[in-house]
Amino acid sequence: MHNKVSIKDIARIANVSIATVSNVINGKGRVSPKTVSKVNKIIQDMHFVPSASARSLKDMNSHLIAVVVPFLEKGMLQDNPFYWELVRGVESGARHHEVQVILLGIDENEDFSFVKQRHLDGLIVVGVFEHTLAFQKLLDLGIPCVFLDSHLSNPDFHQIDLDDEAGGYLGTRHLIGLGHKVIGVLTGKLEEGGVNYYRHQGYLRALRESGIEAGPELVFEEAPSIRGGYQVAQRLGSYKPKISAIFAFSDVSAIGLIRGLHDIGLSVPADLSVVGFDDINYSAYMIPSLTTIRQDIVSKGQIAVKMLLDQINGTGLTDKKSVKIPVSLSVRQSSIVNMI
Amino acid sequence: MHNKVSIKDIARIANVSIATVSNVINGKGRVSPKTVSKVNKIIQDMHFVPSASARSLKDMNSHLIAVVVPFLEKGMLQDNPFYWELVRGVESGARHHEVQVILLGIDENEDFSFVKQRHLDGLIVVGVFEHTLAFQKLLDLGIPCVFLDSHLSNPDFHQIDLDDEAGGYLGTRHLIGLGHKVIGVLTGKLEEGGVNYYRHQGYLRALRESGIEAGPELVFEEAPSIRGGYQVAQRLGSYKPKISAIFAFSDVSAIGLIRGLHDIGLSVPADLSVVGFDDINYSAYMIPSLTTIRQDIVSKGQIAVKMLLDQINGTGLTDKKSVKIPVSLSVRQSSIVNMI
DNA sequence: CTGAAAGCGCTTACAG
DNA sequence: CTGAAAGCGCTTACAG
Repeated sequence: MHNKVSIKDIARIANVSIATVSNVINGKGRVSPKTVSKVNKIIQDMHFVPSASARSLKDMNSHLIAVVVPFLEKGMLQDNPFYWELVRGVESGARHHEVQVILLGIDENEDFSFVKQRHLDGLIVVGVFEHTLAFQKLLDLGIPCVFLDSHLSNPDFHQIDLDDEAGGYLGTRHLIGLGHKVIGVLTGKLEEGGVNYYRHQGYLRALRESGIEAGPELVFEEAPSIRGGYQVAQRLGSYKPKISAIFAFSDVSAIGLIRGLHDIGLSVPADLSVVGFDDINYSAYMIPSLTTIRQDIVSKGQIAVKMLLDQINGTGLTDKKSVKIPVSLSVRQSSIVNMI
Repeated sequence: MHNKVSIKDIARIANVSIATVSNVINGKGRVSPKTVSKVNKIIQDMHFVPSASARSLKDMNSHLIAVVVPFLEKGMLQDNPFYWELVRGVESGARHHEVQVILLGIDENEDFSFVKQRHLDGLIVVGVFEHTLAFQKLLDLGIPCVFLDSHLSNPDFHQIDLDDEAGGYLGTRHLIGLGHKVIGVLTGKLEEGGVNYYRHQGYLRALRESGIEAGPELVFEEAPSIRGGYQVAQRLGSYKPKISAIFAFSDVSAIGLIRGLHDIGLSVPADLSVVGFDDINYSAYMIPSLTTIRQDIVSKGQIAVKMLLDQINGTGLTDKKSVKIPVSLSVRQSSIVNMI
């Protein structure tokens, strides 16, 4: 093991006390320039690296944050490139601040004991619901959190959300503008307070404004995955005469849907228009390219880290705690004028 | 802060020594059943969680591993769902062993000081080259590593590789079998010893076997990303009369390529056949679905953790250190008989 | 400007 | 079966 080198060794070799070495390392206290450079030299030569455990034991902080993402399947992170883009943003934001990122999948029964165990400095939590047990446990932790896509009602929580309602509205308006009258919705679980809930609300508002009737038979609730979208296509076969457009609340489900439609002989956009949500990297490149509600996921991750670190370090406290990110519509090839 | 509860508090309340509490927690030493249950009860009631820092300080291990992935762009993890699938596998494997996963992007100048700093137990390293400085530094760390997709020549290293040569061969054979004679290659950097190198070797072998001539003008080296693939399509416009098929060494580049071809009026597979590599989740669902060399990325991640933990814990040492995963061909719609 | 000492929370021989 | 004590590597008042 190389880790044998400790502050003691440095002190001994430099002929100073460990307190002095510590001061040099942290640039604290008053140390003569001579001593500083002597100690620094030895630190270099010995490849000394201070132990995070020892520091953490004193400071009770760890320079470690976690990205918490709920499991979809049992014990397995969700199969959605969305998360990778998010995590990429978090990692890139964190590394500028010498903070490392732990990745953590949780289910409803998670007790978060590792958070205390590891003295995590903070958490970036994606998509939790306010009324859940997991959320309560999270709060009980009493550590800095930034909630993403969670639409918490309490304004005291730091959170970043998309304007999901507007997104739902925009996508639906777009389809209505193209002459579509019977517009289906492909959504993940429609729990009140979740992103899908708000997207659906926006959808309803757009319909209402145009005097188009909504109906439960137009709502397809399914796992927000490629496979989920694919499966819905089968069910859609029978609706075909009625529905001329589908608004999918995630790009991955749109991808599965389009392929599923293709496999039952329906082509997008000729037979059915499809709008997605997220604008993951791939959406612009598929054939047909996907009309979708755009969000910059990578920078969302970066903003989240910044917000979390501000909170941890007590900087930037004047900023407001809740950020609502605007959405926009990227019109591409998967949606066209209603031919029916 | 809740973390105030320490082994001392438990000891005081239970009227035992901290040593006994420690023994109860770790199931070590001989403690009377009565004491055990008394202490355990208090631990429960107080929501006591042992401090990882303190433990780590003694044990010099951390129950923390890192997945190390090289940056493509500056300071930014690669934009490839491949990594997400891999990380999903690692996370799911690790959580069964109460190990947490740090995500870490590196570039050539990384000094890995955080590895010693945090006393990481081990590393899963994706795609490094033997002759690089980063690799040397990694070895100097002297901690357990499992190398993925790195094709290290030294058999003493634990590593998991695909049979990339066979993959390159298989995909090319497939195209040759379809009557293609001029087969281009879309690859990431062709560095000796890298995955692309071996895939290319396999490609060359297949050509050789069939007496087809290879040529540098058929090799397109480009960043292995959607965008990279897209850009190559432009350049390909002029080659059009000659090349009838392209073998892309990653699915993401194949995706970009297919779209790029589409945008210059060439359709896959009618005008050009395309084969990918990886079989990321999306490939089966795109239109046309992508013929590709299949690997199970998620389970690759799981195998990697298992191998790493075996190494860390000194278990399963009889197993061989180097695993070569076989590949297979998934024939789908993007490749058809040569019409030219 | 520098050092001795206490203490963070835990584990591990070692006594008893 | 249980406890007192040392020590892991560091930081932080506090003396000097």
